Amino acid sequence: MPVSRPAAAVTCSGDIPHQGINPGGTAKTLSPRNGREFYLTQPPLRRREERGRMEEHYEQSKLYRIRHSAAHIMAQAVMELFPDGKVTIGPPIEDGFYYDFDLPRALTPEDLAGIEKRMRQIIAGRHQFVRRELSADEARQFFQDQPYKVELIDGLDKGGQDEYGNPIVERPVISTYTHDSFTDLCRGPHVENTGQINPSAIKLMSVAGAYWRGDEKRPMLQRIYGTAWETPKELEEYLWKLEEAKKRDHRKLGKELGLFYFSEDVGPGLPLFTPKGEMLRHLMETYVRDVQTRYGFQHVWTGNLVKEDLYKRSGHYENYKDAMFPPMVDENIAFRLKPMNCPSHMTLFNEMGRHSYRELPLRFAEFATLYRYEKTGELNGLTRVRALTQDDCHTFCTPEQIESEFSLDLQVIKEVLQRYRFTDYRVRLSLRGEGGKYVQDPEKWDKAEAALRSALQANHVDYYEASGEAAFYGPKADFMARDVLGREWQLSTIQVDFIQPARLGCSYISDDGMEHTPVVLHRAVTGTTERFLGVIIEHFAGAFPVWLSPVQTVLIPIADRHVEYCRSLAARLKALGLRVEVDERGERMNSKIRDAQKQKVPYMLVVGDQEMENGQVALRLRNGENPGAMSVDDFLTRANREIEAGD
RNA sequence: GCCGACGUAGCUCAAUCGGCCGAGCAACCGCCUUGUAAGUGGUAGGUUAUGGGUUCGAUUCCCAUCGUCGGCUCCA
Repeated sequence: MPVSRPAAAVTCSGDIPHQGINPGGTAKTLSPRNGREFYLTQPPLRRREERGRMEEHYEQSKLYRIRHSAAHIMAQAVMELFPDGKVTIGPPIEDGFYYDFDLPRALTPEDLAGIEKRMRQIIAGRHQFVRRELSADEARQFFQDQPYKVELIDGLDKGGQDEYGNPIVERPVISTYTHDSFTDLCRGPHVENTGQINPSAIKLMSVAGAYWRGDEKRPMLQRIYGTAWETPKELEEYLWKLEEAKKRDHRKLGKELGLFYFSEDVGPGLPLFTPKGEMLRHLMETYVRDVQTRYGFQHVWTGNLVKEDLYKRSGHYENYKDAMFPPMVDENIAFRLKPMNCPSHMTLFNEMGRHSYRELPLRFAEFATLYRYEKTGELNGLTRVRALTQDDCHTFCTPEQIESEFSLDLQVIKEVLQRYRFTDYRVRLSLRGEGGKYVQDPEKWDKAEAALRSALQANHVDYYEASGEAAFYGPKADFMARDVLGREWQLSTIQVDFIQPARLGCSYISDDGMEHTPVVLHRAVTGTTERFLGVIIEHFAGAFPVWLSPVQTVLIPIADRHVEYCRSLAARLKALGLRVEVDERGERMNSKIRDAQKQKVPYMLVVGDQEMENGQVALRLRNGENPGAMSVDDFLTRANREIEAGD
């Protein structure tokens, strides 16, 4: 059952940071995962603006000081254990803090218990946090045995980067904080003394590897994650939320509900879908397909294999060849499994002959399974796979049509997200920033950016702008939706593309009789079927809305003499389009109900002597509600109403 | 890919110091014919992920490989 949370507005005010850092508490594992972008994006820079906005409040908060101080206390405890260890950085993060160390040996879970115990002792000492400001040379002197700190000091000294790697404009004041026997390079702020941390509201969570400064070419450090709150109750709530997230884990539910499996025989990141799992995929794809058809999108099919050469021309090869499966070579021709659709759609556009401006916009939609060679360490259930089915669409249009086409995409996305009960979402509108990475055509940019803004406003979509976050080929809008646990997922995306159509020679004849290059909008609604399925399994905790449930109704005969009647009922319901099963096992009714409920089947229809006599069924719902006996027609009316309503 | 942990029956887990690998659920075969979250008896199920090493003897210790998990702010 969905966890209740305060009713969230459909949209939220654009200038209010949307608690990307959420002191109210969401799970550590719940940090937003970026969706796959389609296309030639630059490696995403840190979202400075976004970060800045959400951290403003957080950094002032008591919780921030508590966590920051807890990180120092933890560092002290670790350094007592490893006097020769090297400290690096230890910032507060969403829901807690971490500290990275370079230690002579790997930490074990037993170490964690010891460190946590020592932290409590230090806290009990009520040691003052003392700030001291010093010159860069003094700092270097003080931290001479701590090479990572010296590196940080050098960075600060020449105004390079802060601990997050952001450029620093002004040379900052260098300061240290000391409590008890431990001194750390730190700009603060901290609590006044260690006694202000509640020893029962902290917990060390895990050890993990982390590269120094996130750079895989630099040393691998050991990171300890911890969580800290103001009160034990908050800690408990946080841990409860983690438990809840664990219960909803789509990998666990996928197995329990028998939806999909991974097999070593087939390979990592290549999910196998059971009949129920495939039914879900089918329903999801059919739904989006129908919506798209209704909005004037046309469906195309461009296969799975493409000559490598095409990706050299489109520019993908250069940027993404590592993420493609290795080529299949036939004589002199190399083929690749298709990792994205755009070049294929544009090629199709070209092959269809000359295009008049009167044909535009032309909207090509495709559910194609793409193959991407994701690094093994990054595979993760259905949310990160190597075979992914994108609900991809490319709209070829004139520059003047950008606004109306973008608007159309917005409407499709709004409708689909609504259907899946994602009502709490916002849009990040990524615009061009300073610097030379962007396609040089200021006029096009200005027009496109204005068109996007205008369409977002006209459609009453809440959005915020992130300048400098656009792809080099054009602005884009990403939909970030919160699930019932408050976790944010990037789902839909719309991207304007000024460049690839030109690279692949797409053109149309305008009313001036001249050839022009169309603009292309790339768009995904649910992103990929696999990932979206993973997300909605967790969003619904496996209890899918009736329209989407792979099995909508289980008929439960009480005794063997009711089986025949159930079979005929099932046939009747099936003929009307319901997905029905009869539980003919020789089990007790109670046991059948239990199993159906565990499988989250929306309707259980119990049939015994009474029902058989009166031509009825006794309805029970998966939430335990028991509407009781009713005529088959009444049940059908109810079921159809709920299916129609998207319940 | 890198760091760390883990891999025992379909699932969830157990097995002392290195000494014949065990239980619940599921499956299968019976009995019961059931009224809103587990009726009952029995049967079967394993080269302990794979390959190698140490040892009289390896689920247990060592090495490699594969896979999974947590991270590494990472992705068209």
